[in-house]
Amino acid sequence: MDHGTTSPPPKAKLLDAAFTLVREKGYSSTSVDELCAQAGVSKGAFYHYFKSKDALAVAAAKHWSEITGAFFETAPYHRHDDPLERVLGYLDFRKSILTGELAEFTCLVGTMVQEIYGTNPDIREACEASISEHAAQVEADIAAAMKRYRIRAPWTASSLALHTQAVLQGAFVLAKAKGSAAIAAASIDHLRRYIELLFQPARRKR
Amino acid sequence: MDHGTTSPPPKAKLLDAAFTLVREKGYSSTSVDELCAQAGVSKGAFYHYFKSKDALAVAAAKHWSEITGAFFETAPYHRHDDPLERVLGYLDFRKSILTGELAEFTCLVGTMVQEIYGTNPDIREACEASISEHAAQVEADIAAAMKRYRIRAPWTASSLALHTQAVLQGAFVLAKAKGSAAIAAASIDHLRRYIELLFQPARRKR
DNA sequence: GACAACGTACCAACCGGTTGGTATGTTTTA
DNA sequence: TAAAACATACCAACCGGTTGGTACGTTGTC
Repeated sequence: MDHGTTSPPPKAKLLDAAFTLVREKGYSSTSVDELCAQAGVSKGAFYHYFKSKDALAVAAAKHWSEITGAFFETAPYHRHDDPLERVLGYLDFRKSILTGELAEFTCLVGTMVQEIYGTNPDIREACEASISEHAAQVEADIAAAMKRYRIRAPWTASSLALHTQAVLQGAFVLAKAKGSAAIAAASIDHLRRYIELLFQPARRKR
Repeated sequence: MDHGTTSPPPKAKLLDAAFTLVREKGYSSTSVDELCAQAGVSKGAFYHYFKSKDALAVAAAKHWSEITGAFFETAPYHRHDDPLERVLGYLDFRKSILTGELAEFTCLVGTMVQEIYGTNPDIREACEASISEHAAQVEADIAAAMKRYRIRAPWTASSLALHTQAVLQGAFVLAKAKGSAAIAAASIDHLRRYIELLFQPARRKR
C-alpha cells in the first residue's frame, strides 16, 4: 500500500488519535466515530485494521510502550556514567517534559487502566505490561546505583522503580484535579529528594 | 416521607451505588440505569433527586468528602501527642485499610477526575475540593511536626501533604494495573520512609 | 481477476433524559 | 374542622440520539 510520503498509514493515524483523545477524555467516552474523525479515516478503515474498539485500545497500549520506550532511550540523562545520576537525571527529565496541555504529557495507559481494570482484562494486561516495562528500565539504573554505592536496604530496586511510577501516575491525577502541571513538578521534587536521601549516606562515605 | 427504620432514603442509596459502581467501572461507563438498579430505585426517583447524571457525580464527590472526612477523623492515629507520629500513623492506617477488593479501598474522586477533568468542570472542581480538603487535614499534622522539630526546609507542609495524596492516588493506579493491592502497600512504605528521613536529623537532635 | 484496502450506508442496542401519571402528605381557606 | 389547593415523592413507559459494530460496494494493485 502506498500512502505517499505525506500521510502516515491509517493504522498509525488511528493509534495517534487514540493517544490524543483517550488522554483528553478517557477511554469509554471516546467513541469510535470520534477516533475516525480525528484520524481522518472512515469507519470501514477502522474495522479493517482493528476488530473492535477494545482491540484498538490493546494496540494503542502496546504502541505507547514502543513510542515511550524509544523516547526515553534517546533522552540525555543516559549519558551519565554514575547510575545514580542517571536515576536523578531521569526524574529531572520527567519534570522537564511537563509542559503544554495536560493531555500532552499525561500517561495513556495510566488513564485507561483506571477505567477498564475491572471490565477488560486484555487492555488491563497491556497497560500493566507498558508500566512494568518502563519501570524495568528505571530499575536497571537503580540496581546499578545500589551496587555501586553498596546499598543494603529493606527496599528493592524493583519496588523503588515501581514507586517512581506510582508517584508519576499520582502526580498526573493531582494535576488533572487541579488543572495545572505545577503540582506534578512538586511531587517529582519530593521523589527526587527521597532518592537522594536514600543514597546520601553511601555517597558521603566515598 | 417515611422510609421506615429499615431502608435508607433513595438519595443515600443512589450516592452509595455511585461509590460502588464508579469505583468498579469508572464514571462514564456506569449508566444511570445501572445506578438505579444497584440502588434499587426507579429512574424517576433518580431524576427527582438529581437533575442529571453529572449532578449525581458532583453530589457523590461532595458526599465522598464527608464520608471519608468522618472516617479519618475517628481513626486511631489521632491519639498520638507527637504530630510526626500522627503523620506516620496516618500512613500506617492508609496501608492497613488496603484489604478486600480494589474497588473497596480505591478513591472515588481520583478515579472520576481522570475521566472528566477536561470535559466537566463542575465534577472536576468537586473532586479537586475533596482531595484538597483531605490533604489539608494531613497538612495540619505535617505543619505541627515541622514546628515541633524546627524543620527549616526547601519544601512546605502543603506540598508534602499533596505529595502524600499523589503517592496514594498513584499507588491505586498501579494496583489496578497489577490487579493487586500489594504494590500500593509497597509505595506507602517508601513514602513513610521518605518522611522519616525528612525528620530524622531533627529528631536525633532532641 | 483476485485480493487487500478502504468508503458508504446502515442496524440493533443502549444511552441520558422526559413524559404523564399516582399516591401521599401538607398547607390554606372558609 | 373539613374541604380545597398545592407540594413532594416517586414510577413505568417512552423518546430521540448515539453507540459499537456490520454488510456490502468500490477502488487500486499485483
